[in-house]
Amino acid sequence: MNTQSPLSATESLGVMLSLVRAELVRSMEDELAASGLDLSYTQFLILKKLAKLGPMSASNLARTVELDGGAMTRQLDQLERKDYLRRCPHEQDRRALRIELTEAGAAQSQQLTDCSARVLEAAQRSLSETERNQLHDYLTRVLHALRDKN
Amino acid sequence: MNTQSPLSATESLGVMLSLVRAELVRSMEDELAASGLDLSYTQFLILKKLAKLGPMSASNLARTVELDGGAMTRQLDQLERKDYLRRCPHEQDRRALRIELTEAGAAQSQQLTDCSARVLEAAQRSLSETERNQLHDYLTRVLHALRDKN
DNA sequence: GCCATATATTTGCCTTGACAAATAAACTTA
DNA sequence: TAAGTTTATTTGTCAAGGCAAATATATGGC
Repeated sequence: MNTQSPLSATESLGVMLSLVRAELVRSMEDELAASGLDLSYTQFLILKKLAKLGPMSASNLARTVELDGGAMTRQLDQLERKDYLRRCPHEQDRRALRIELTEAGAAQSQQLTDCSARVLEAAQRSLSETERNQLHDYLTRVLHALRDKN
Repeated sequence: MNTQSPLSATESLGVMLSLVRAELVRSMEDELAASGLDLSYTQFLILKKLAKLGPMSASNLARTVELDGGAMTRQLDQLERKDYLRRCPHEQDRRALRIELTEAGAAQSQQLTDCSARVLEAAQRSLSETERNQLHDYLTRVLHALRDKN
């Protein structure tokens, strides 16, 4: 199922967000696969954050990508098995881990960035620079409106 | 987990979409619960479509709310158990079902509309009418760009 | 130092949705 | 009209994420 529907003239915001997000995730995973990377969208986000921000604890990483802590544990299991990252002991906190990229993981950080850039560019290709900024701005404002109830 | 993170200055489009959608779904479900309706977001969408478009087949409904056919079967099971809808035989097509609201289901259609309106209004309260239209337009254009690959 | 509380990680349980296979019925076409 | 193809519904299987409980450790107040 999940055949493309013609999409009625005015879908509500919630539906639009779901559709766009789902399509973006699919495109991203296709692009990753096409680049020879065996990564889910979530795993892509995790590696990208690590590459950008450097080693950090698992819970920190979970907060950064807005993922549940339990789900993070399991994603880390997979990424460790694929040898993209390592769990090291945390220097200051013996409860925590220091998650760091392996050499193999670091080696692909450029590819991740490239995939991401290509997909985002394709997705927004009909939007001008100004419109892209507006889109981002509007989404940010909606998010804040929802979080700061009232 | 899933504590609110401060949300860095420029999250990528994919992340923003996920965040906004998740928050919108949560708000919607809170609002439904506050109105005494025991419905998930998906169930809300199904009932709302039925109320708006009238009886239709399950697969039609699935396409309309962009839900997998198998998932639809199970949601219909739940909604039927809650006595919000009925599976009737389809007049012209013996393979298909005619899904229709029960009296109880129809009685709540106004509440669904109200909940939805309140949440959408709250979510977009900082956007002008023009901006809301732009947001919708941009999302539509991004969706088309992703679907019509290149 | 001791206790209460908060945080980090892991694990189990549950629900959801995607995907695929099975079955039944409709449609196409030769 | 018979064969092949498409569509509708259901069910099984799977991976993912949320939530809660368990365990270990840190932290703050006394």
